[in-house]
Amino acid sequence: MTRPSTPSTLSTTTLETPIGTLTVVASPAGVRAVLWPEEREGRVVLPADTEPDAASAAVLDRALAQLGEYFAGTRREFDLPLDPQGTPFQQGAWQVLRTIPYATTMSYGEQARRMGDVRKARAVGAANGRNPISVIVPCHRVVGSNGSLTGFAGGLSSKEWLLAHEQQHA
Amino acid sequence: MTRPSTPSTLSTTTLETPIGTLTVVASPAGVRAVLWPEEREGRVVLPADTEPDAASAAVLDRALAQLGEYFAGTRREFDLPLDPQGTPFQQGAWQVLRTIPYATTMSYGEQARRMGDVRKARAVGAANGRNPISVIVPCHRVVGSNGSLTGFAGGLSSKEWLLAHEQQHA
DNA sequence: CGGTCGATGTCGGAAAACCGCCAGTCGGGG
DNA sequence: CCCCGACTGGCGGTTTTCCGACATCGACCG
Repeated sequence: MTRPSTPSTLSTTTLETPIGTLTVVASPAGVRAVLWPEEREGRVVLPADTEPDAASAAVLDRALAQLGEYFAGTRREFDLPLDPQGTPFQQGAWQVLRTIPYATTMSYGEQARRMGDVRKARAVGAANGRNPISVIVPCHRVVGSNGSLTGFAGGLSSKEWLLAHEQQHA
Repeated sequence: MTRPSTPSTLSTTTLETPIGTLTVVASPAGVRAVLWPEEREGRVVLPADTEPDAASAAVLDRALAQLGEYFAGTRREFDLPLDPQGTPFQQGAWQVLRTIPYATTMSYGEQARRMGDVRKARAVGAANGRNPISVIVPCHRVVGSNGSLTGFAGGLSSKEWLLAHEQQHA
C-alpha cells in the first residue's frame, strides 16, 4: 500500500561556505534540504522535474541570503518556512532541535526527555542523523551527555567549526 | 517513512438491501467504499472528521439512488465517479472489474491475462478480495476457471444471490 | 578518567507468510 | 473410456514479522 510522495516542483542551488559547498533545496512550501557535499545522494529525492517555479525560487533566495549572514556571523536565528520530509517521530525530533538557542548545546538524552521519554535518546540520535536541513535546523548543537561530539553527518570537524563559530559570535 | 493519507472530508450512510445492510462512503471525488456488515472495520479509514461537505453528500445521494435501482432490478450499470484507495496494481485490477458486463462472469485467470500475465491470477484474487466498493465494482462477477465461486468478502451466499439476481434481470 | 556492559526506541530492508488461482497429473468410480 | 475430485508445484502482489544498525545513557569497575 505504498503511495507516491508529493510530486512538487523543486528549486536547487549550491552555496560556498568555510566548511564546504552546501546544496540547498527548496519546495514551494519551504526549505526542503541543506546538504553536505558527501550526502547529496540518497538523502533527499531530487526529481528531474525542472520547472523554475516562482514560489520555491523565492524561498531559495531567502535561504541563501540568511545562510550567508549566518556564516558571516551577523545572523543568529533563521526566519524561514521549512518543509522537511520524514516520519512523525523524526519531525518531532527536528522540531525540538529548532528550539535550541544559538551558541548553546543540549544532550541527546535531554532532547529525548523533551519528547516524553529519556529512553528515546538513541532513537533521537538516529533521527538527528537524518535531519535533511543542516545548519538551519541545528542538529550540530546536540552532543553526548558527557560533552563529546559523538557524530555528525557533515563530519565532526564541521560540527566543531560550527560550534566554535557560534561561540565566537555569541 | 510512513506518510499519512489524504485528509479529506467523508460522508457516510447505510442502505438496507436483500443481502444485508451496506455501508456507503463517499469523498468529494467519488464513491470511496461500499462495505458489507462484517467488514466495516479496518477496510477503509473513516476519519472522525465530520463536516457535512456538500460535494461528498451529493455523490452519496446519487450512489444510494443507483444502488436502490440496482437491487430493484431496474439498473444494470452504474454511472458514478469512484474514488477507491489502493496500490497501482489493485487499482488496475478494479479497473478491469468495471469492464465486466452485467450478468456475465469472468475467471481470475482471464482477468489476469487482461492485466498482462496469466500468472498474476493469484495476485488478482487477492486484489479483488480488497475491492472496497462492493456491488458497484462487480468483483462478484469473477469466479474460478472451473466455474466455482471460490470466495467473496460478503459471504459466498451473497455472491450467489447477486449473480442470480443479475441473471434474472438480464 | 576510560572502558565494558546492558537496556533502551525507531527505522529500513530482507524474508517469510498469506491469498477469493490455475494447469497438469493421477487414481478411482461409473 | 470418461469424468470428477484430490493433490501438486509454480506463480505475483501485499502484508507482516523480524533483525540489525544507530550521532545514547547510566552504572559499574579498575
